[in-house]
Amino acid sequence: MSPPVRVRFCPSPTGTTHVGLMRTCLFNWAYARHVGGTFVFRIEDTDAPRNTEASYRQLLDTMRWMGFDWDEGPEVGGLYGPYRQSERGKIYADVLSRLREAGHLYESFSTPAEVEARHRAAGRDPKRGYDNADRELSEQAKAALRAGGREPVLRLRMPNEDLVWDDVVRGEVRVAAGTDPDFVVARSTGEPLYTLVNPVDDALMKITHVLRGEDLLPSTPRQIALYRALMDIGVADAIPRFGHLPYVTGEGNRKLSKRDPQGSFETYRDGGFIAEGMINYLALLGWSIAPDHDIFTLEEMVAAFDVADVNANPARFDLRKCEAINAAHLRRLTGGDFAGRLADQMARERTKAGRGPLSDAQRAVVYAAAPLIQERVQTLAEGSAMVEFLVVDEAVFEVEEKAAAKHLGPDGRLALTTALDALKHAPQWSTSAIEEALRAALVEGLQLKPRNAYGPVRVATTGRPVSPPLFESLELLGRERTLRRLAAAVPS
RNA sequence: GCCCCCAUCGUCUAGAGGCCCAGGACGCCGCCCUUUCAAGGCGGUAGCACGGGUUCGAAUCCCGUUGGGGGUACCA
Repeated sequence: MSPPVRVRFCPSPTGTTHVGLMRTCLFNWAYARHVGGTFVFRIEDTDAPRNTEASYRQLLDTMRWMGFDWDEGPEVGGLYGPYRQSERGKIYADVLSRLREAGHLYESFSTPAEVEARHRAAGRDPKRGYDNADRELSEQAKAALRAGGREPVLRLRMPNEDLVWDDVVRGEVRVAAGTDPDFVVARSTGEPLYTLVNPVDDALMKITHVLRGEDLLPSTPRQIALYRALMDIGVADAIPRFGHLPYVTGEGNRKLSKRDPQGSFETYRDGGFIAEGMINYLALLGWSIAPDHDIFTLEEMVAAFDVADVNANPARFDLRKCEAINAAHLRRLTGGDFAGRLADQMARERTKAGRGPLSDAQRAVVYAAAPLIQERVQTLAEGSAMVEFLVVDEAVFEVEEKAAAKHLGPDGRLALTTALDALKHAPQWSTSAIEEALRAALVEGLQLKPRNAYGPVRVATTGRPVSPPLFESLELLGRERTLRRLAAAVPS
């Protein structure tokens, strides 16, 4: 019987979260939940200068926003903590010394320039990488180097045999003996490197499945070699299964990077995408739930997800499809839920813009308007823009220039003045009364086509050529503001 | 240079030898509905990179070519 599944997500808190990283997290999390395993969250912050506390906070916040709870990790603890590598220095120092004692590590003094010079002298490709030249340095030679002021790095002795593994998503991968040179596991200062720390923690935390980005595939042979050494000294029980998830690419098939604005996860959250939508879309990048549909919930994904079904080819991030999926999830929300999220989105936007929060009255208006737009928008930000005319301060309300040019020119004058008069005398201020008054005056009275009749009214009152349904919008706007905006829009 | 990965509509994918002259979704194009925009309904557009094998039979297996991507740090 195989041991219970333990997977991990181990980002380093540098810069902003990107979409490829969250996709990796989703697949790990969903797999753990699918098999009833354990999801470990670990922070890889050994490269101190590049890590920031802000980035760390954001990572946790984003995980929670997405609904990815962790069974072990920062703030929740666990049997194998601490879960921030910056707090595990002692552990690494200990492993390092045991590895050294057992002869798996050796001190290396060569500089890159010296290695390259040796390659050239021997007529080899100078770009070949380290040549393992320091493997058998005598104690005297090392002492001499030290006397010259040099401090060595520590390298792992690579085995002289092919390294093979059965990749969960790619099948058997084989790398010939001698392909990878002995690699550095600790700086000359003694600080451990990612190359050591990542497998050591996976071993210590009993990780059974390493599911990570394709970019790490070439480092797998080195990790397997390290794992063997760790097993030899009793730190590791077994070599985990590896599974390399395909890249998420952007324009031009390039791997999406953190710097790429399209790759920044926060951009989507700020832009009014909801977690349900992002999860669904991210899951589609390399996986599918069924041949005939692709809208699903996290729960449905968990029930169906197996890493073995992930396919190996890179996936391009397509904003259009992401929006469409998000829209589908927006429509699935209950009315109250949608309204609440819309109001929150607007509040966030206002805070960001340095304006005050939404008042209770404004919030109530947003709730009333929400049902009118729920199936008309793809993102909450779009929804926010669509109902903004209802909460905007009258002093700063303005009509979009392009819309004004198109609908509020001389041709719109008659429609506007007629509508103004009709609405001034509408018997009551309800959707149906408004509709009746406008239809009688504009469509029947002036014989205008609905398009030409309502266009100018819409633009004058909402400020935009696209809005929620007009009569409902005007009811929510109120007679006073409606009349004022219509009057202000009449061309002079 | 060397090593590795990948290859089905524009994009994401279904397809694990006959069910496929290849199915779904997004996009795009028509039409219906319609006060704008959506949603919804109906219809359409478009693909197995190429060349060899294996097989009665290949999108599916093997080899090669081409193309794309990644790795090759005292970063992670």
